[in-house]
Amino acid sequence: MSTENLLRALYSSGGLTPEAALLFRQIVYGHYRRHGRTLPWRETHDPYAILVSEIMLQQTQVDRVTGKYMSFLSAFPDFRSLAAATLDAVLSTWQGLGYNRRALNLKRCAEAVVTEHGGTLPSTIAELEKLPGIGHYTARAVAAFAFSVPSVFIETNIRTVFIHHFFNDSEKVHDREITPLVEGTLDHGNPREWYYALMDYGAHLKRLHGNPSRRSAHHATQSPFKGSNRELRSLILKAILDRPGITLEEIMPFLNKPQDAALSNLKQMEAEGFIAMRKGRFFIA
DNA sequence: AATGCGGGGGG
DNA sequence: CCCCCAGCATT
Repeated sequence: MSTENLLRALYSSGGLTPEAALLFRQIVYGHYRRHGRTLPWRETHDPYAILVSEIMLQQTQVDRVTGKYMSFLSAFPDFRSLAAATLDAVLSTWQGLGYNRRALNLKRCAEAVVTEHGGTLPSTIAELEKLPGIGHYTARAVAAFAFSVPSVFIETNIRTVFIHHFFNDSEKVHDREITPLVEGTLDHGNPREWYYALMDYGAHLKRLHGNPSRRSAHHATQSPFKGSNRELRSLILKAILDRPGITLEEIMPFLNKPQDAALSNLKQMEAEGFIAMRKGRFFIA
């Protein structure tokens, strides 16, 4: 019997016994020893650098972040430099990563860390979660990776691992069913390494079997990017980054949508804090 | 619970 | 073409 089937047999007959938990950890750590990834944000314990990586990795693949991570840290090496930087510089450096509001919120987060926490990132989940751009997952991940807190969290790779091993015949698996298993198998002695191993193993399983996360209750297919409002916003932002002080008429040739759509997005992006409009001209805020 | 939010690489 | 990605904020 394969190790995989042995684990399923143990779990289906007795639930998450100490034996099942031990076997599961051996499978995950076994893969990590042979195929664990070496990634730049795993070489540091600096909470700032780890936070930057976590924000960049939100809904963004590892391969794309590795190309941008170092240059961002070179430009903005700590909370104070990011807080003092212009939004223009931050958004320019962010280009290519997508979801620009992450950059906006990361800068606001740095400002809050400087003004409210003396330039030092708080280490508790509750304090982390209050900061802009840091949600349920990121607060717990940063706590584990930067402060070795044995927190309990789920993201797409972790979800993949637990669905594959413990919900192989189920559909619409909810995270609240997975959470107790994450907690029950967690390596409290080394949460940082444990979650690295879990994520690497999940990424591996996803290539092996066709994305088990599709059987999550939280899975949703998103609307196409081409022709979307997301695309329009990205083109507008690029135009203003490229030509500060540009007018609406000058922006239009870069877009493939009517002028009223452009204007309503400009107003929306102003309300969100991306841009400012003065005398018919648009600037980064 | 459902949407909107960027952008690129791989099948 | 379709797929997904170390999610968050808002409704």
